[in-house]
Amino acid sequence: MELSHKQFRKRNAILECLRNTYAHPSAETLFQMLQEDHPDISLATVYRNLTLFKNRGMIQSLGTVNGIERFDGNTEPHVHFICGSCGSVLDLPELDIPESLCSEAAKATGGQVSGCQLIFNGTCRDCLAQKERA
Amino acid sequence: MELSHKQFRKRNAILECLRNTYAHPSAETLFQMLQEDHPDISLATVYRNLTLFKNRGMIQSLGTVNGIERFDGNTEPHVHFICGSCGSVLDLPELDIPESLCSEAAKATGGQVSGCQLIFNGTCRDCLAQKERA
DNA sequence: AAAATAAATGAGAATGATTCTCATTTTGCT
DNA sequence: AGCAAAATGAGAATCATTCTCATTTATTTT
Repeated sequence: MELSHKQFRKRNAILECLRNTYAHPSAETLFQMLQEDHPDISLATVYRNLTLFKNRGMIQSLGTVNGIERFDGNTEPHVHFICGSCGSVLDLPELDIPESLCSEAAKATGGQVSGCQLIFNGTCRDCLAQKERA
Repeated sequence: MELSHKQFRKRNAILECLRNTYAHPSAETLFQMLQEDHPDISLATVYRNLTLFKNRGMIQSLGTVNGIERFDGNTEPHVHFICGSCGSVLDLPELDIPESLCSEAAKATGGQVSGCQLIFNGTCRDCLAQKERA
């Protein structure tokens, strides 16, 4: 039952690539990032495996930015900032979502809470500077 | 420069319909909700005006649930719960996003924070009960 | 109040991200 | 090696959303 080193070569490449970036890429962007080292991976496979990882809780989806889904290889709960101008997604590791909120949420719904997302919207530093220049 | 009562009849109907529901509907659902009183409004107009309202900050988008964008006529910051099973979106008015988080976020990004969203994911009470029955 | 201009809309076509199909390839097991 | 199951590539299909443009409705001007 030993695993060959070949097992899930492409699948693992996709997961590793996502885990090694802070860019919170889309499927298409991830596909392009993979081109250099794995030009034989097709876009469909990227989509397929992202869906698989998502269903297994191995990655998280950040929802869509400008109609395109974005992914995060970091499943630890952490806060995000989305720039409405350039569409970039940034981590805000300095911030914490209070534990109390999660337990309150579970109580309030009467259902089962599996996770949460805190997302700030606005204009990132770069886009702000660019606007001031103009 | 007096406004006639006819001005923006359809536009206002769409906005009112969204403001009078807690269902956080999609464009399509809103379109169906409007059918009874305004069967002459086209789907394109619903989409068009939702985009307009969104750009003007008159409504907010909750992002997509199962690939479909959902809207909220309530622009006051409040917490949401999304059921991954049935796709329903609920308000959690009991919960508050601490003010401190928002100012921290502004500081952390170095950019400009215009808003935030706190969304809990899980299984709603109804879907939970349904699963237990099975 | 009509003419002229501007804004909003309906209907359906176009777009584009994502998913699906199916033939082929790769992998795991005996 | 041989077989069954899983994964993949390529491109077609799907479907939410946006766009086009002709028509309607509202506003301003004369």
